[in-house]
Amino acid sequence: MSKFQAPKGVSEYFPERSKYFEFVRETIIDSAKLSGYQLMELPVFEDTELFTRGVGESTDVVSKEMYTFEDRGGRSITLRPEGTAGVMRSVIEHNLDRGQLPVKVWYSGQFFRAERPQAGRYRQFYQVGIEAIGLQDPEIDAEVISVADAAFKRLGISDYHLEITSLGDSLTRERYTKELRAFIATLKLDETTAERAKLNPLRLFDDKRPEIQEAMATAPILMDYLTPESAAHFSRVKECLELFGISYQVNNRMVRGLDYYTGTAFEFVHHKLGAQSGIGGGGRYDGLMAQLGGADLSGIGFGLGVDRILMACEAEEISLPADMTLSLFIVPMDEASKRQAVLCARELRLHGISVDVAYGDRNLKSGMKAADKSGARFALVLGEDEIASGRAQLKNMQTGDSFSVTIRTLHDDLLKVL
RNA sequence: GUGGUCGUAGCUCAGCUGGUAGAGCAUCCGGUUGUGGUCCGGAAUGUCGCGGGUUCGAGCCCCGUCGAUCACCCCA
Repeated sequence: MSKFQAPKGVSEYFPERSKYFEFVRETIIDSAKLSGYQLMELPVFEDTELFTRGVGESTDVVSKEMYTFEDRGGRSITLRPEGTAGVMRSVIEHNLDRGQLPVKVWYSGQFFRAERPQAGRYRQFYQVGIEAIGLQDPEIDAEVISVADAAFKRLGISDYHLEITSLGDSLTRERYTKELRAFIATLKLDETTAERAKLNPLRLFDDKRPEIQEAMATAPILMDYLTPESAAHFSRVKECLELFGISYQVNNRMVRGLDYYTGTAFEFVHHKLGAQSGIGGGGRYDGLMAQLGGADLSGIGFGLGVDRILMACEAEEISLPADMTLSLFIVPMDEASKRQAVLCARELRLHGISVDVAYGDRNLKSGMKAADKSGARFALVLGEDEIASGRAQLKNMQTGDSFSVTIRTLHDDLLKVL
């Protein structure tokens, strides 16, 4: 046992699993790029106030899950618990909101929430997100959803479903919440439940206890309060999803944990992940940018949990490709040939060919074993004879066949067979 | 933050009602001269998560602590 352990609740990826993590992340990013989203590289910490104002003071995320500390200059700093607020801040700060619209960006990286760890829930987790800013078309809502869905499909994930709803504009929400509070006031609730309802009445819809479910069955539904514009927008989003062949279920009791959502909201739920089953979610946030001091632009985006999506792949027993395989493994026989081997490796690498060498004074047999385990496609033994003649046997590790090559021009031969 | 379960070699785990640790896989070496994958033989490896306590004696019991896990809560 080592003296140091990773901090509580962080996920770490190392070989062999890290290559699958990388593949999942890259597949999602690729999906975003295929729709014209461009990279936004952002800090992992921000001014605390960005989150209290952006995400909302009353949310659990802000009120009890943030990693907040004072830096040496006495500023209050917070490790980002989500991505959208930071994107908005950067867009506003660099005047992207006053330039060409829309702004379509993606980001990826670590996020932090001080929660009790659990399978699929970490204090530091990895997310890939996209944001489309400055568009109100319902088609962009469908595009954002489709970017996530396409990523899942390209990974081969199938045991999940999409839930969508419309939360309406802020005015609608206000009116509805009032009604809902009035309804809840008529219920007999225990203290903690009442307290939760006070903070966010929508939460009661999510309560797992049957008696609460029953009581909430007759509660007013937000969908009934939508303005004609919101309702029309929502049905066009749905039409577009149908056009794409993306199935969904409308969940008009969906609860989102961040205050800024308006209009379309959605969530992808996987069926084999236990309690933490959300693999991605997002929605529209039409007032957020103005609230943070930028132009009054609407926006929509999502965050996908890479850790959980990898878990979903594993739960579905999807065999993910190991993208990077070594092309060549060189086995030197002695000190003199080792120098030749490393030189040869360096030159091949300059030609863009991946090469590793059997370091560590191994004998031929263990050197070949190392070559085998490296997964390299070819192996090359270098010894006295080879150095003297300038020729060596290039061995195909899959077929076992080998053929003679000139060491000096190895890259030509390799490029031909790779 | 609350509650349940768990913590033994790199990995997966065994260890009977307390008597100072074992298997499989992986690793390393070898099976006569310079070519891996199978097979066979051999070797190395643990302060039994950490700290206290009970006991003649603790991996097994008690307390604490750290971590994991599952659920609540919340969400990616």
